[in-house]
Amino acid sequence: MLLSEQEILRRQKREDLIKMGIEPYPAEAFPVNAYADDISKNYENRKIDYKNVSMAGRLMGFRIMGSAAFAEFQDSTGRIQLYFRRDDLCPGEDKTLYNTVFKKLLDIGDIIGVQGFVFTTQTGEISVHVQEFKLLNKSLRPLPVVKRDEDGKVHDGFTDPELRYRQRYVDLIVNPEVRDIFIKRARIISTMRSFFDTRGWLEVETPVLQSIHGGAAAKPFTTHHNALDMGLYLRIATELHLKRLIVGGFEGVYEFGKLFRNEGMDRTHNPEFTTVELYVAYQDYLWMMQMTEELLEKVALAVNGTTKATFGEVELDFAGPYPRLSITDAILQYTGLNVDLLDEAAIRTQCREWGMEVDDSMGKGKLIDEIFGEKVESNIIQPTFIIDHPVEMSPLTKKHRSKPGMVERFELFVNGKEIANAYSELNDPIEQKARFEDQLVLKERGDDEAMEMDDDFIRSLEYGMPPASGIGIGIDRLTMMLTNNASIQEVIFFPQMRPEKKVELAKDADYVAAGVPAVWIPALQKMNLFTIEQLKSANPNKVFNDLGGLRKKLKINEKMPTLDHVKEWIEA
RNA sequence: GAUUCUGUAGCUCAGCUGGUAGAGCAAUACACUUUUAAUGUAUGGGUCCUGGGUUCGAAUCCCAGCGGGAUCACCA
Repeated sequence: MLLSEQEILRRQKREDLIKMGIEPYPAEAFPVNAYADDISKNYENRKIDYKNVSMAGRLMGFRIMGSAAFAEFQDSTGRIQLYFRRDDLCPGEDKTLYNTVFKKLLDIGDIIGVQGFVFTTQTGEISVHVQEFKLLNKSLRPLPVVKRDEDGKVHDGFTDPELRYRQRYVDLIVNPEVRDIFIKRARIISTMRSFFDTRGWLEVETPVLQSIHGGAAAKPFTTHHNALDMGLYLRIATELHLKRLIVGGFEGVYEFGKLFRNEGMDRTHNPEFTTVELYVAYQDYLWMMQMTEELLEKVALAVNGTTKATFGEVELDFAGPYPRLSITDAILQYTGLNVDLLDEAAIRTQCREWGMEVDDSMGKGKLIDEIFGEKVESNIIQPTFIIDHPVEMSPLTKKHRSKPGMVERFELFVNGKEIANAYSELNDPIEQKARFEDQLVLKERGDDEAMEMDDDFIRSLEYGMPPASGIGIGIDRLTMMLTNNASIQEVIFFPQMRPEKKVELAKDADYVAAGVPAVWIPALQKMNLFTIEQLKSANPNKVFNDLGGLRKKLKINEKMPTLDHVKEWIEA
């Protein structure tokens, strides 16, 4: 591995510490009794409680002036300033602990434990006067140093999205607002969970690996089970298993979990994403809309302390009730087209006039869905229920009680994006089987998103599923809305990325096998001799000469090899 | 998948019509006992994403590839 100057230096400091008898990675626990956030909030009112604090965290910056120094210290709750004074740390003649260990051998990024007392500096900054400190972890890579001035303006930001997503740990260390996103995400989930639990609904888990994929129109990932020697899919929805549990007699079941869809990736799609699906017996989609309003209002309050959420330029309000608009009324409202009065051919003609790509295989329902997606969706900003979809697009949904050709379904749109999808669940096994068969026709026509026949699911319906309503909510997208992030990658810790390309390097053992002592390997790599082939074709005199210079540059404390030795590496 | 922008020091970025690289922060050394984007002085640090091509000469121009961002299409 090639090391930068700063990495080499830190490795040397690690060695120096060990030589001084200081363990850079101690095994024993370090007791903590105070946190940065608590101190800055409560010190002024409860000064006597902070006479002897013990804290652990990461060093984030130094301001050293001779025999006194300030350091930025960051624990799991935030930052606080530490004050170090030489003669407090080293009361006797030996000032090594301050002059060498603290000033020379500690770096930004090192994790330390400190003991001391809280005080306020002359400039009014609440600080910890350190009386003892202990190294808990020597950090070998330099962190990006992000500076913020008094107005919170960032000066040297760690901003490259690629680096931030690939090394989220670094992102989390230096960008506190990133932590907040994920704390809010966790709060969204925990608020929902307690909302469901207090109503007596059961949290369950269903298989991720499935031999039949169903419950949504999507392309699945495939995998293979060796012992059974069979192909399996990663689930694209949890719906069909959760409904089996309603058949089994639970009144309400819900599952938070990952779904996997083998489709495009962009700022609103990650191949694996999190949803919660909830099914409640003896309810219908009208009830579910009320439940959704109540739930999201609670979630928004729990996350931001208000039902309002700023997203980019707009202010969203999650306080219910939300407007309910049938899909056909929505189209009428936003395009002036009354699809109820038109037949399939007329609608198709209109679509072509708008320049939409439609083909003759699309029925009226599909065309309505297309128009909605093309002309309406992006206009719906405030939370709005779009209800009563065409039956063709909803193979698992109960027929509408009064509108022929439609189903009892709603999608919740916020800021032009669907964040929830719900229906009165279809529980007529004969009709469900017919709907699956319609899907099979689509699949044969080449629709790779069409659902498969799920005989066991049909069998369960034949035993009888109570009338029920179900909903799926996209947790990632909801988090985006509530944390003002336009990119899904910002709300997923480790978004999917192509793997990093590895530089092709000979292994250390390869160099050693060629006769090169291990200490000289970094120097050879510095000369761009990364493979044994490159080494063999090098000029020994030049390598020998360069070695002399690099020995000093890389601070290699080893006697120079002779020219003959170097020739042996290359010519042997 | 298409279009477009982009890849230079540990981080953030300059680098003109081609002459083998600069700044700030970080690092190293020295000074400094209440600083706070600490300061001052000095020093070191680069496979200019990779591979070809044009050229006496390429970070720069051309081609191809790889990574990433944005926009569009499809899915949530």
